Amino acid sequence: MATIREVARYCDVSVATVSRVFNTPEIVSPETRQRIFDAAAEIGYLPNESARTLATKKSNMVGLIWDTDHRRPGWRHPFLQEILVTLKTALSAHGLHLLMLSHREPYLQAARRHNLDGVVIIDNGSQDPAVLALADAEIPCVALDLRRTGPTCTYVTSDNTGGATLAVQHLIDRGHRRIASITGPLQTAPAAERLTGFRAALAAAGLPIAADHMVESDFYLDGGHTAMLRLLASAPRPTAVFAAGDEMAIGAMRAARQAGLRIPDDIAIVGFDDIELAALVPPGLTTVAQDRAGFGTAAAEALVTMLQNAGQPPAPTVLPTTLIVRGST
Amino acid sequence: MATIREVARYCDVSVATVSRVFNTPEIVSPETRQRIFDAAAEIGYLPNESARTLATKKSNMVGLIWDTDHRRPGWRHPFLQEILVTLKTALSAHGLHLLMLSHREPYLQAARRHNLDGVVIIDNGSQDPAVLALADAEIPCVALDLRRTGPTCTYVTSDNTGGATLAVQHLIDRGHRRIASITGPLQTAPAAERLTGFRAALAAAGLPIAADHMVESDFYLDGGHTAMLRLLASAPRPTAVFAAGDEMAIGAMRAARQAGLRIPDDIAIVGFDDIELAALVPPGLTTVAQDRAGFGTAAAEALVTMLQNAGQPPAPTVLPTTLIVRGST
DNA sequence: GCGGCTGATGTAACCGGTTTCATGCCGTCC
DNA sequence: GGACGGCATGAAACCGGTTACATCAGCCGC
Repeated sequence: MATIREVARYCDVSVATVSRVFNTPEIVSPETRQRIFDAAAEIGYLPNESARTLATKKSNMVGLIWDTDHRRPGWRHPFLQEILVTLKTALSAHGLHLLMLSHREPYLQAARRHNLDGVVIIDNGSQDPAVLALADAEIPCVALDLRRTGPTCTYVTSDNTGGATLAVQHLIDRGHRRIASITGPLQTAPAAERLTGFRAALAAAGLPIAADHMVESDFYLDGGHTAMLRLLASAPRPTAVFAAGDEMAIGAMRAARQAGLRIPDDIAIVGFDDIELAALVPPGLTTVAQDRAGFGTAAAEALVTMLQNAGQPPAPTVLPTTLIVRGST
Repeated sequence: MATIREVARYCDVSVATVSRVFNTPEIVSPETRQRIFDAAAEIGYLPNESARTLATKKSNMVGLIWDTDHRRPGWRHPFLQEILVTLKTALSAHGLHLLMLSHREPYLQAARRHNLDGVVIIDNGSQDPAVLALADAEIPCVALDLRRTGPTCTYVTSDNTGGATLAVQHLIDRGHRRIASITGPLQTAPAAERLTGFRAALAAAGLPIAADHMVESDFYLDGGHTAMLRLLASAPRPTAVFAAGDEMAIGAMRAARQAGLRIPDDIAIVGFDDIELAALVPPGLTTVAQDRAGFGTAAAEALVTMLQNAGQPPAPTVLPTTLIVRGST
């Protein structure tokens, strides 16, 4: 690999000038600039990122944390792939790369060792202290689905409360009065917020909430199934169920069908997330869609803003949610 | 951030000794080692990775390339997430981090600039020249689902041919004689190999292949739907269909159902991949499962092998596939 | 008693960039 | 015609590590 000194020698200029050509080209004379530029292309010179990082203390890399909860190795984000793609695309437009951090080392430590410019956290509500330490440190970070702010920390999340309200309101509009809920793990922010929305909608309509019509589950298919069995055992039975995640909703649908109930006639079901499956499973799952692409782009924007003006972090982004009505209600 | 010189001064030793404590601890006397180690912990010293990389030319980072085809931004790998998780876990066990490369810059160039130790390629058959350049360069790389070898390049793939043979053999065993195929884009290796397996199974059974019973599609749901419509329009109609991907298979099932056909009585369908959906969509999709976790771990192992002994790259890994029989056949 | 070996540590060059500060040149203004 | 300002460039320190080589003490064998 050619070095900056070779280019300098080749062009009979100093290394400083070569460096300037690649960093502040406007301050070097057009002829010199062109000459150096051509020479660099000819001998295949590429600036060494490690050396640049060492000198500038900026690595142009941002850390990515997503599997923060080692207790649940199979944890799946409903649209992680979209987030990664959009995030990567948006960041690379600013010349930033994504470094996936492993939890074998404290995140903060890894971030410092690598001179990371910032960090993006995709949390699942595990309250991992290693993650929280990051949010409190000096390093710019933006959290997804984790409402955490700080002097260098902001977040992006969906309007979970509003979405849930929308869903439940829809059930009420359909004439339902006994509406149950299957929530996700309540220590996670999205689950808690969706429950809040559920409550708000019922309260606004003056409807009661039966204690045995609220069951906490785990966002997974089997969990939804089990939860539904419990709901079906209650008396009087709910006529509609709001499941705070589509996987759970689909599990619940199976349980209902196995119990001989027709959907939506005997029991209506609405989910949350609008996963691919929701449109495919008969009779189609009414659900609340999130702005999938919005997460990545908003996170990248927020991060870039923080990197440019080191002052206050930008305000949190709350992405809108929309109700998608299908056959299950 | 504390530097190595501060630790050295603090302990009244030379920086060389401190460096040795972190790299070759066995050659420094136990007392000194412990003293330095304690001091480092006390003043919060962390070795700067950029400086280490600069000096050693090893970055402990491996590049990850997956969206090689910019023409299909929404490209989805059926189990990208599993691959990422397992790959990351396996690599971090060796102290390696994963850097996601963007296609805004030639991959090879980015790899050199960052002193990447190696690269993992998740290809979708795009034949991207930037990817191929990587495989031909001096940098260790392992390709997934792309049969590419070289002096520093090996690959990991599923036994697509064998899996397809398994699937078609299964249809033949069920008594089918007119078996059609819906393939993926044939320029991708998995699609081509699955077609080979399809042909091999029919040939072994002495069955003919009708030209209008082989349609090329795109691995997506709608593509499978369209392909099935064409198959249903042929005469005589096939009694069974091998779709080279589950999404296509599910699209095909819908088309069949919409045409009033019963599955599996009127037409049998078998897919490939065993995506989550396969078990959920009634009556359950018979399919060929791949070793999802195997990709990541095998890739990591192959890469680490290449990093350790710089000689010949390890032989390619071909992961076994297994048939999973469900209601659709 | 001395040469030589071994093990622990220090010295200093080096990795490949960036950036401060100095220098020299030229045109301008009075 | 000389002071001055601005522009292009160069010299050299610096970023924070690694490592080849030198040094030195202590021990061994003869």
